[in-house]
Amino acid sequence: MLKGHLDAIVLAALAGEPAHGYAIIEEIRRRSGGVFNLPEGTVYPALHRLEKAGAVNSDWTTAPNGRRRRVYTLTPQGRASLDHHRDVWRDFARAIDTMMASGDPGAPLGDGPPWPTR
Amino acid sequence: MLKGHLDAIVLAALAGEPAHGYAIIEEIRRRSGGVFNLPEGTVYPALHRLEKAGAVNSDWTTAPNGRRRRVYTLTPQGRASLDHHRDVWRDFARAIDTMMASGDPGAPLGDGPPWPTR
DNA sequence: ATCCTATGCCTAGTAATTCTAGGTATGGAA
DNA sequence: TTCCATACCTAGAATTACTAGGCATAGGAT
Repeated sequence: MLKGHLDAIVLAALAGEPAHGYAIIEEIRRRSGGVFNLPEGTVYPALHRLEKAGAVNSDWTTAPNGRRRRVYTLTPQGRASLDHHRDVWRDFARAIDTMMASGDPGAPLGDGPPWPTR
Repeated sequence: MLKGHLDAIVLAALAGEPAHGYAIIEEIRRRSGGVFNLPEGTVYPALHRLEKAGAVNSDWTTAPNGRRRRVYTLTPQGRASLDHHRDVWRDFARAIDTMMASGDPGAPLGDGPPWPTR
């Protein structure tokens, strides 16, 4: 379950350098430490959607081994979108962290700001 | 958008003390700093679902002002569920943090563990 | 030679989740 | 007496990601 952050994750995976779909899936699995093991049926439609929205471009290429690959590149607009997603994520994560922290058996209540000061 | 963490949020809101639905909504808005402003159509069905699942109990009470309220209490099972949600959240958040951090314009690449050591 | 696995792409339909939009009812303030 | 906040509820829509299939080729194993 990607919980609404699929676009952010895919864009983040492309932030370093262009990559083709299959490689993106592996990159996400690797970077997330195995937490995100996305099926192709999740990622490919997402890439098509992102391209339609102008966040990525794609080019068909032929790999050294002779296979056809569709390589996706982040557009400036896509990078801006990623930045936005980052902001949204920070707010979201902080909000959940706060919710989770309050009522934590190990956490004293009512002292200081409820945010974990990370 | 709750992004699949609705149950966790509602359970967390009840971790401190029992509360009725309307109060839970306000508590969530307050604790999240306004990030989560959940409509009743989201929270009430969630509470019913959680009760069916045995995570909360409910009792009809009459408030000092004479209004009928349904007060929800976390069950031991609900508390265990909350603990589980907390673990899931930590893994999830760390994975996204890592994804977001890589390729961050301000972040040097390839040094140290990719996790923000919080 | 043939099979199997990994690579590499794709889509239609389904399942799960949350929101929209409506409904009901009462207390207290303007 | 009218309006707003409180307080509960539900059916259906919208969004999102996944399941389950399909197609094709390279390279290693049998």
